[in-house]
Amino acid sequence: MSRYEPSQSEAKWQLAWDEADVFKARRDPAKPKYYVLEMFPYPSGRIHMGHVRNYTMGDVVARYKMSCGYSVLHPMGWDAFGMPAENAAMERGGHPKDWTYANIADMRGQMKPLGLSIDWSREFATCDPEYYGQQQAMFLDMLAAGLVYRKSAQVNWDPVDMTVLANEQVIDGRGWRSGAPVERKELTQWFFRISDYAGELLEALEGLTDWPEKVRLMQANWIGKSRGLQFAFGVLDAPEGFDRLEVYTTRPDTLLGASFAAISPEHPLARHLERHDPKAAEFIAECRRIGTTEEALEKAEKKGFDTGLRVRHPMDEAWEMPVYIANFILMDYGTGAIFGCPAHDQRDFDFATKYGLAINAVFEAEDSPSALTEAYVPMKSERVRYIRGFAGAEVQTGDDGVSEAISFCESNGIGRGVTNYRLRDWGLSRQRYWGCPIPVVHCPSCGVVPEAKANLPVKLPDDVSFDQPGNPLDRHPTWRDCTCPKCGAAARRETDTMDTFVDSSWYYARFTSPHAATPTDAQDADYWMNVDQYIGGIEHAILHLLYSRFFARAMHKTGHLPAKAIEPFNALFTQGMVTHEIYLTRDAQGRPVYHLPEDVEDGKLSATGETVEVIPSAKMSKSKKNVVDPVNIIQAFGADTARWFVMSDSPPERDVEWTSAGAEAAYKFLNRVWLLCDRIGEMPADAPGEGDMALLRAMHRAVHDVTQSIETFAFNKAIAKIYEFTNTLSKAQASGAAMRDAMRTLAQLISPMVPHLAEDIWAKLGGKGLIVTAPWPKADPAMLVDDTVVLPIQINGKRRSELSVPKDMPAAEVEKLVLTDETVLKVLAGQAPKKLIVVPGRIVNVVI
RNA sequence: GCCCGAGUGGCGGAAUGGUAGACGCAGGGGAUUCAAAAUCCCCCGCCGCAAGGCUUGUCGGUUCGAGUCCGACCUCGGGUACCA
Repeated sequence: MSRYEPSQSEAKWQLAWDEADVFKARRDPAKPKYYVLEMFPYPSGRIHMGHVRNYTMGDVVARYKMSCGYSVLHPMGWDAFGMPAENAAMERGGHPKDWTYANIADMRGQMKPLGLSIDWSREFATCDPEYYGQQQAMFLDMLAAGLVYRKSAQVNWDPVDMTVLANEQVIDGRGWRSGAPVERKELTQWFFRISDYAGELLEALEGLTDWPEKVRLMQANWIGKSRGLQFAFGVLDAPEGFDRLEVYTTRPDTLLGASFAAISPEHPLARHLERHDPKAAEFIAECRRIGTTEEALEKAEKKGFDTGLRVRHPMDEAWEMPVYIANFILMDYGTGAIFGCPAHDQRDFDFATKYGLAINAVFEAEDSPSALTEAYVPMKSERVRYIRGFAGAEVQTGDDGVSEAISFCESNGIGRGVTNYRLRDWGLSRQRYWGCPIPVVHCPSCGVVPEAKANLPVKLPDDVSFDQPGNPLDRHPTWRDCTCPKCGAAARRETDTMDTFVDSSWYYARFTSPHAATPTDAQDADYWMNVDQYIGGIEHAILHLLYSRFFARAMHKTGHLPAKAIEPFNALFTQGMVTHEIYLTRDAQGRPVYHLPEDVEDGKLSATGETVEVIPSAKMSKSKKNVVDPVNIIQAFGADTARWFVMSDSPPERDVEWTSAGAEAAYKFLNRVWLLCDRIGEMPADAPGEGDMALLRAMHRAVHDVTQSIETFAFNKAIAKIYEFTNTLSKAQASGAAMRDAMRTLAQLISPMVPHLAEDIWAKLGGKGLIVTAPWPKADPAMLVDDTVVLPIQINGKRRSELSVPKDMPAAEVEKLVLTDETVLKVLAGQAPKKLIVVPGRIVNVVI
C-alpha cells in the first residue's frame, strides 16, 4: 500500500510534461487544430478561485481535445494595462511597470503548480512594448482606412484633483479621492467607427450558434436596431439657423398625440440658448451635474426647462407645441430631439403630468378601452383601435401603424423612414499613463499627423512620478515634445493612451504568432484562427466581446486577419463566479470587521472563540475577506483536489460556492481512487473473477456519459458519472485483467480534471507513455443497449406502479399488461379507463 | 430606470414535456479498532403511528402528464459604454 502524496507526484509530472514539451502548440497540417482560450487575467498579484475554475475548464477542454487527436493551442497572457497599477503607484509609490511585472511573476508562480496544459512559450503581457507597438501599427492602419476619427465627448472631471475620473471613481456624484462634486467636461477624443458596423454586428449574431443565447440577446439589445421616422418641426420665431428642429421617433403613428418637443442639453439649440438665456444656462448646468453613466441619467428625476420656443405640428399649421430642454434626452441617439406623446410613453406621461401638458390618447385597447391613469403602452405586435390615427386601418397592430405612418409621412413630404442604432462609437482615448500611447503627433502646421511606422513603438517613458494627480505624460516635456513626422517642425505628442479594451480586442489573434514582427503572421493566423472555444465571465457579455468582434473586422479590413476570422470566437462559454460565505464580528462602534475563512472554525474565531455572524455566499472579494487562496489549498491538498472541486460541485455556468467540506470531500475521493488503483495493481493479472461483462458494460457506459458531458460543458455531470463508475469498479469482483483495464480507463476519464493523479495510475498499471498523449477511449455502442426497460405506471398523472417489459414491446401488448397490474385493477374496480396513454420505452398513464 | 440571467431537500445539485431529488456534502445507524482517525456497509425531501397526503420562489393557465411550455409577480446576481 502506498500513500497519495500530491505534493511529490504533481511536481514530478509537471516536469515530465515540460521535458516532453507536450503542450507546445505546433502547426501540424496532418491534424485538425483546436484553439481553446480562457479570458486572460488582469495581473492583480494573486490568483483566486475564479481563475482556478476558469483555467481548469479550459484545461479540461484542451486536454480532452489533445487526447482526441487535435493539434491544440492553449496560450496564456496578461491584460496588463489599466488603472490599478497607477492607483498602486499613487498609494504605495513605485512604478506601474514594476508593480505590474512583479505581479505577473507572482501570478505565474501561483498558476504553474496547477499543472495547466498551457504553451507558456507564447506568453506575453499587453504592456510589453513588443505587443503594444504592433497595436500602434494597427491603429495607424485603421486610421488610414477611415476606421478612427476624432470628435468632442464628455468625461467626468474632478475639479479639485484636476483629473478625469473613470465611472467607478465617481461615487454618489463625487470624486472618490477629493470628494468634490464631479463635473462633465468636453474633450476632443479618438473614436472607432464601430457604429458603421452596427447592422453587420447584429446580423452576424445569428451565425454564432455556439454562443449562449443570452449573450446574443444582450448584444442585440445593446446594438438596439430601430425603425422610425425622422422629420423636422418648424420653429416659430427661431434663433438664426434653428428654424428647423429635426426629431427622430420610433412611434410616428402617435404623431397626433404629440404635446411637446424636447431636446438634449447637449443639442446645438440648447447650446445656443445656454449662451443667450441665463435660466437655460442654469438648467443645463444642473443637467451636467448628473453623471455620465446611463444608469445615473435614467434614475435621475426627469426634469425639463421650457425654452419659451414653440414648434408647429407638421400636420396642422395651427397646432403649436412648447420646446423643452430635458435631462433624459441623449444627444448620441437619433437627432438628440424628440416629440413627446404622453398617452403612450410612461416617461412622457410623467413629464406631461409634471408640467401640465395635454395627454391625448392616439389608440386604445381593441376590446376594453379604459381611462388613462398611466401611459398605455401595449406590445407593438398587439392590435389596437386608433382614435387619432392618420394612416392604415382603424384597428391594426402597432407595428403596422408605424409602417403605415412612415409611408404616409414620406408620401406627404413630412419626413423619411430611417433605421437607427443605439450602439455608439467606441471612445478609446484615456487621459492616463498606464496604457498604449496613441501614436499620433499634433503639429502646429500639419495638424494631427500619424507617427511614422519606423518610429514605433512609441514607448511609454519610465521616468514619471505619481505624486500629483493627472496624467504624467501631460507634464513630461522631453517625451511630450517631439518633431512632426511630416514637416520636421517642433510638435507635441498625443498624451492620451488607449482604452484597455483595445488591448484585449486582439490578443487572441496575437497568440497565433506572439513574437511576429507584424501584428499577425498570415500563415499562423490562417492555421490557428478562429478560437474554437472561448471561456470567460458573463460580465464580458457585451463590451469586450462586441469590441473584439468589431476589432476582428477592422483587422480584416486592414489586412491583419483572414476573412474567416471576422467572427473570432466560434464557441463561447460563460462561467459563473466562485463565492464564499462572509464572516464578520463587530467593533465597539458596531462596524463590521471581516474575517478570513481560514481563521473561522465552527462559526467561531479560532483565535478568540468569539462567535461570528455569517452572511450568505457572495462573490469572493478582498474587502469582505471571503477569499480562499488557491495557493493554500494546493499546499494542503494538491492541485488536483482544487481542480476536482471547482469542477465537481456546480454546473460551470453557475456560481460555485467554495466550502472547506467540499474541498475535503474532493481530496477524500482522490485518495479513494489512489487506494483502489493500489489494490487493483496488486491483483495478479490472471486472477480469476466473475462479472467481467457487467464491468465492461459499466465501463463503456461511463466512457459514453463522461465524453458526452465533457463535450457539452457539463463537467459536474461528468464527475457524477465518474463517482458512479468508481463505486461500481470498487465493488466489482471481475478478473484481474478486466479490473486493470477498467482502472486505466477510469484514469483516462479523470485525466482532464486531475491530470497528475491520472498519470500516476497510468504509470502504475502499465499504460504506454504519458496518459496526456494517450488517445481518448471510445465507447462501443453495442455495449450501451439494455434489453428490458422499467415503465412507470401513472394513474391520473401520479406514479402508482411500474412494469418491467422488453425494450421494444409493442404498445398494444403493453396496454394489455398494464390492465393486469394489481394497482391498476384495484383503482379501476372493474371499470374501463377513460384513456390509456403508452409512451413506448418511457411511461404509461392511465386516466380514470 | 433599462437589458440579460437564476431560484429544486439541511447544503451543492440531477432530471429529450414522461418515476422529482442521480451524484456529492452534512446528518443518523452499524462494522473494523484497546481507542481515535482513516476506511467499509446501510438509512436519509417534508408532514403522518399508519393509510396516505404534500413538495421544484409566488399566483394563475395550457396538457393525459409541467421543475421543464405560456402569462403576471417576488427575490437575488451580471451589464449599463472610462473597473477589468
